[in-house]
Amino acid sequence: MRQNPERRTALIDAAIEVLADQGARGLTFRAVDTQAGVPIGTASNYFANRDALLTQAGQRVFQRLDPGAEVVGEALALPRTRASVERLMHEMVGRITAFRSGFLAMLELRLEATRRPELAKVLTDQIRANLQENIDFHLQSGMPGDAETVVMLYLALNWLIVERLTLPEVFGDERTKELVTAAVNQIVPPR
Amino acid sequence: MRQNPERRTALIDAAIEVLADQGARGLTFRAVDTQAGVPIGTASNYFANRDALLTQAGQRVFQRLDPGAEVVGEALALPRTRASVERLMHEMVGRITAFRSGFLAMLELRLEATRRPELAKVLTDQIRANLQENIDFHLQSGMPGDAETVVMLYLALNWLIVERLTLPEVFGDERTKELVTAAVNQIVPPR
DNA sequence: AACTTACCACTACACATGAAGTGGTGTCAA
DNA sequence: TTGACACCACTTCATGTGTAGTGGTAAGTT
Repeated sequence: MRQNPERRTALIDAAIEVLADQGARGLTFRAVDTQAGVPIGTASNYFANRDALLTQAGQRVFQRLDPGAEVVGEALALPRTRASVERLMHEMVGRITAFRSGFLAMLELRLEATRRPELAKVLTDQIRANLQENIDFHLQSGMPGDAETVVMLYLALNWLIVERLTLPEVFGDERTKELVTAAVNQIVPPR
Repeated sequence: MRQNPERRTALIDAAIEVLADQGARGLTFRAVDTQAGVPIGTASNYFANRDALLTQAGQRVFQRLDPGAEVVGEALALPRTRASVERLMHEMVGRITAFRSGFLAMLELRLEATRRPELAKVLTDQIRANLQENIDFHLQSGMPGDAETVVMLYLALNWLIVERLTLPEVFGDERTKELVTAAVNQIVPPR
């Protein structure tokens, strides 16, 4: 169990790529080593077993998905209108879609959580916290819409991203943007 | 490449279970044989390769997810109100959630489609057709809401099911029902 | 300055698992 | 008898884990 924190992080990031590329079953120490460009055996020296790798990858995805402080700052400076909500949602969808491997890895982890109670627990906590943060932020920002609104947007936009990342031909690029807008318009109540 | 159609179907259904249980990488001929309770080598005799198994499993899920004619008939007999839409949505979520392995298998297939263009093509066609059917049915039924409404419900409810099937603790049983209702109320416009 | 200690990168290996594919045998029915 | 299929055995191959071991380096010690 080695210490070097940068290397450790690099390995976890490599694990995320492997998850997205090859699925949960493809996540082996060797695959991580190869992806990270380090000698075989390295990941094995850094993580006790696959479970550790899995759960740490799960936590790391959330860490990397967190919008920076600037984004949050900018958001709070926006006028409290539906148009702002729309803009924020476009930003969010764009940000998550851009971290393709992260989202796909998270889906793989969810599926894997089906077979690993421990992983399920970790992910559940993260998702709950994340959703609550979004709700709190939204309410605090004074934007139109209540907690239920946030949950609905969470549901609709998540599947939109699934569609976008797994079967991009179902909705094209343009249609995706339209749907983000449509979701906001339909779900956020008029003032 | 054997013919016996019942056995073939039984193998494909077994493949769906394997997909849900063990993931796409776990889908091997042997695993299918074991799941189906047939001798090792059987699946290998029925399918040329894993690709064939994968794509046929993908098609089969949709086939099994199709609501029966009675459900459709009943639906058309319902009054054209929001309450009816709600009822239909509850029915749909219930039906899909009940076919747990089918939905999970489909998610696995989506992820696998990321790496297999051929599979992606098959799934894209199926999803498109399925969504279009839903839209047509809805419009034809005279229920409140337009095509966009159907798409929004499709998006929101799909992720709700993901949540339900992969991390059931995030939203409990009760909360899930509430959210179906909330989705319909927020997305289907008042008359 | 030489020595020691601890950590770490890297290598190598022993052991285990699991799968594909093929070829062959038995069985039943036309 | 011939053909189609169920079933089984065996060979071959690929991949991964865990761990032990080697050598290098840097920091602190005497």
